Amino acid sequence: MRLRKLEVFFLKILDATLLSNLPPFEGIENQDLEDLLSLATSARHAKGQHIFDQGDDANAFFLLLDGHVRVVKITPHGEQIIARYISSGELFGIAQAIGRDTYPANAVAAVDCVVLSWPGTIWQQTVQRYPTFATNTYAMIGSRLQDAQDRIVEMATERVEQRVASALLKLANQTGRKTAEGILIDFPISRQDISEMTGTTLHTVSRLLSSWEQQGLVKSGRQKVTVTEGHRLLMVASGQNRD
Amino acid sequence: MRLRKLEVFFLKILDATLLSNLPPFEGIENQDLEDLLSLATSARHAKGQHIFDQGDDANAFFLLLDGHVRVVKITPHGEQIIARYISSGELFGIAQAIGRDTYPANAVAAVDCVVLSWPGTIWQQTVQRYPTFATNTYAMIGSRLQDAQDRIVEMATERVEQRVASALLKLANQTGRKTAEGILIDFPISRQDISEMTGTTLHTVSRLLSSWEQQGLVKSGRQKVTVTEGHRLLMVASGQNRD
DNA sequence: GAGCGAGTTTGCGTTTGCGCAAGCTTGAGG
DNA sequence: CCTCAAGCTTGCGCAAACGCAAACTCGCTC
Repeated sequence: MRLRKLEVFFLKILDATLLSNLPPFEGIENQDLEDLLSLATSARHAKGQHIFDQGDDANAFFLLLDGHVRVVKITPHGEQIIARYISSGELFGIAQAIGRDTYPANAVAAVDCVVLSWPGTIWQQTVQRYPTFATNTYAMIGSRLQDAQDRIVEMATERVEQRVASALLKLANQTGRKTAEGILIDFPISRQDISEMTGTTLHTVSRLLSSWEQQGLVKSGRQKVTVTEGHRLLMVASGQNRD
Repeated sequence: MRLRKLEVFFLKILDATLLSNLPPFEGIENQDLEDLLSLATSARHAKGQHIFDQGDDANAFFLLLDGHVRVVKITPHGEQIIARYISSGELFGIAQAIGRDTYPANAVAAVDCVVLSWPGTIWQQTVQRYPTFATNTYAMIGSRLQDAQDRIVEMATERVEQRVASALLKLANQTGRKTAEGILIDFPISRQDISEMTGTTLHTVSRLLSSWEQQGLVKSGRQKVTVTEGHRLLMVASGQNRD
């Protein structure tokens, strides 16, 4: 059961059509994609496995073909902060692009994953040879910078309640799957995970979810959250629910 | 008095040597620098003047020749957050580089400034023509992404006291000037500014500075902070000052 | 050199959210 | 089907930091 999704992938032939529809590779010729693909290695990572760790030599960059990857920073005191979730089709671990030679965070498979990787050494020649790839990639880094700045503003100005609501909405939009009850976040996520995304404690998240469940905004269970009333949750996120 | 620094600059001839020592332009031929310079416009901005505003069409990118620029984000509720300070020699407002067509923040002259600007339209051709410029620039964006991520971690895990101490140390390192009493932050900075960098209130910053002044870690006055005991302040920043 | 206003200090009450502790639930694996 | 540990809930007390208010101080301008 756990492996079904993976098997589907290994029945597929790894060919150019696999990449051609993904944003980073938009606008690149099929022949070039074949060439790129011939340099890549594919790998499966079981849920929980570390694809790379903070501080490791950055000798590869990655494309997530299937699954979800959690990007986690560790503080000197051992606390964890979730920097972002990677969805399928996204590049990650592109330390080369930003002039680093070690990875700045851990990448952990949130579910079983299929990942392509390229040797870091080909980064330079790749961006030079495919300008659209370079443009796409740098635009993506730009939007991650944006995200990060927005999150700083959020952390600086909003209360925990609002931040948790925003985080759930973002996840629901990004990776939500429509169900009978609402929008289900499509991978296992614990109270602890949510607290590490929002800079709070699992206790506070638990309390908030309980209270929202009573009010009918969400349904949640063990490592599972469904947003049932997005608009009302949005009001919480924007602070319009105060008396 | 206020204009003395500026005048020095306008006595200088704008020539390639002006750029050649700045990190973004490292490794570019003198002739190429002359060409670049011929496309640039120079301007003075008085203290407090807005060089561009959040949401404006991004039709230029900038190089700070002299002075200090504050990059400020405004929230929907009207609160301000200082994203960073730009020191002389740094590029800023490079929305093009990250695929944006409006500026994501305000840029305000923290003191009288001298600024070069180029039309945004030449960004693409510039990065293509000068690969080292592209590399330098993207490495810089990468380090800003890093900074932002680090700040998120800081906001999520550290108390106000630690964040304020870190912010002061960062400013002192970045733009500090050695004086008889210690390291003076080299531009006017108010309690309010510091609070907008650290996600707190001017009251709390004032209380912290008062207490640190009593303990001899800093000296501070109206829009002025001198770090006198960097190592002890560093202990505060890392949380080692608790009983 | 007098007056003004921006910037700063400080006290006090209040709120938010944390820390700790104890008990409960659930689902995966044997 | 049973077990058990990982994940979740909840109560209680407490500390950090905010919000508000009032007073003060310094440096700039006229």
